[in-house]
Amino acid sequence: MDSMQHDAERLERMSGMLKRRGVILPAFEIHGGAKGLYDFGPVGGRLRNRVNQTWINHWLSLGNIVELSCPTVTPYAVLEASGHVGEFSDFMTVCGQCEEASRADTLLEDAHSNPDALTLGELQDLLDSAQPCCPNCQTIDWSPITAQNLMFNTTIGAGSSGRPGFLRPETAQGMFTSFPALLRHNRDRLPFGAIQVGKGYRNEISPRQGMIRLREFNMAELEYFFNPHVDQNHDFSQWSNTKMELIPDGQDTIKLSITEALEANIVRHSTVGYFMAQTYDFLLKVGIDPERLRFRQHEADEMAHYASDCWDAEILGSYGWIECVGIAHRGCYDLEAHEKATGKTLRARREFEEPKVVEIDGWTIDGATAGPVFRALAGAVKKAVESLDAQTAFPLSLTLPTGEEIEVKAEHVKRVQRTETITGEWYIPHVVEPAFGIDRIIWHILDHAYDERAKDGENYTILRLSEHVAPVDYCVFPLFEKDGMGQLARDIHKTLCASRGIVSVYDSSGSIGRRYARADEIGVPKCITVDHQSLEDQTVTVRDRNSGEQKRVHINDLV
RNA sequence: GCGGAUAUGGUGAAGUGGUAUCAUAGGAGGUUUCCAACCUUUUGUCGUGGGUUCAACUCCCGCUAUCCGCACCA
Repeated sequence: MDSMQHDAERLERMSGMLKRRGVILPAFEIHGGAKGLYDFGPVGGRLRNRVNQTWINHWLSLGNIVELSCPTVTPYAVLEASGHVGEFSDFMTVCGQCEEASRADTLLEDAHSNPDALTLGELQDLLDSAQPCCPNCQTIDWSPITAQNLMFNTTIGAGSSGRPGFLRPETAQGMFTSFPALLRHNRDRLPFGAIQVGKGYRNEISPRQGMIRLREFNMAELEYFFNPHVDQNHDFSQWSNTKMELIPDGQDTIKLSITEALEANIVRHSTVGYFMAQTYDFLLKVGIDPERLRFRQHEADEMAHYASDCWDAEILGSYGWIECVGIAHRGCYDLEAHEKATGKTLRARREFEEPKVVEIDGWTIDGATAGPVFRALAGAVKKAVESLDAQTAFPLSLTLPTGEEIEVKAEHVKRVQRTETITGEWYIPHVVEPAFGIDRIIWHILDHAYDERAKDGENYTILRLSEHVAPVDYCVFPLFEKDGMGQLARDIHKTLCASRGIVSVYDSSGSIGRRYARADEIGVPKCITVDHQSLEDQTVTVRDRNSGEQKRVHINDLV
């Protein structure tokens, strides 16, 4: 059997198991289902939560990270400022002959140097004049251009007072717009990070490949704000022996430690490198196989225009190499964009090592005399006078930018001479953003954990989940439900359930082997069995999922 | 969005113009001294809307969803 066939059959069996055991299910199935929307079932919901929590804990442990939660409903203006309204729109036109839909800017690439930047009206004019032929059938018969936005539209508020909005396409913008509160919370000290786990929405034209491209998805993003003028001094020592697989822009795969990659300038920024290494650790923690993990650098033309370096973590699974994390150096792009749109200050203060002493010597107008004389022109005159050299002599004839000729007399101006000490400046922090596609990561966790082995000629399935993310921690079985074994097992189960953060499942039906099999299939790490000996000495057997080995443990030592 | 294929218990499959079979799974009871054993019993299905017909799961049309290409996209 060729391996493609083998993989397809494995994928089919795995999907069946995920459905049957309530891990991943098509959403709204009794109503016929909905494309690009999935449920995490009773087992999957728990798994997703554990992945999220592991992610949150991973970053909180850095010490300067805060978690926040912003709305998914987002006003139009926010996403216009961030560039999403422009970036996430495609201008489509349909061929009247073959009905093939094409992007207008792609059709007009020969007719314009940068059609991507044009507005709908400009594109329409250009399409009418350039008359490109259909790449599919070569005819020229285009429908009017329509804007197709990949964001879900909504209206915030009712009736005529409602204003336009979108469901957010990423969680990041809320963290940028809350920057003033974040800075205050961190008492004006950088660097710091903000994390958010939540839903994002993109109205994909064609969701495909199961959980890989969804219309509503779980994302987890970190925005790390830092001062670009100072060295971040990241400590890379814990990764000195960790070789990561890297694909630099336009080059072949190499294996390097993150320090080596930075020294060779393959990874161009130390903070990007630092988050690549942290991301590597996180992915291994939740059970991604390091042999099926690599980092790929964005090519220059693929990179968003604001990013100076961008790496994707790609994971190999049933659908090939899939981008699951994007780590981008976004510079000051986002904060600056929101500053421009709102006029608010989204900056941090940095103090100079040495205060700068500036001698100011020049002129300004004397409002009491110049005001009445120049009236409406006074503002322009002030500006002109303040740009004059300290040696200027008055009276003086000046031509204003507006063309007026005026005469400035000595009594209209006064000399300004003072010494200012500037101790620092306001700057826009730079941002490195690791953005995680949680659904894609969960898919690959399951894919890497799903293990089928032949047992007595049949497939036996074990989900080898990491203990960090296993949906159920313990299964408790009485060997037989009699002689008090059932009661003791139920007591143990209750105690476990009452323990913080522990999920236990009690199961007494079927043979003991069947129960182990059920537990293995959803990746329960430990099974506890109460047998006859338990009744005498209060010990139980604890079976390890991966090795099948059993240890006798006193029930007081279980947790 | 285009083209092709598909849609039957929870899961995987067979089948027919007269409402359906098998495997597996689930529940209850029994049996069993630890890895899907066995016995009894029970639960549950033709994606959706319309048409043809005395009668449609079966034939026809639309819709939705799934899979594979192309296109699109992070």
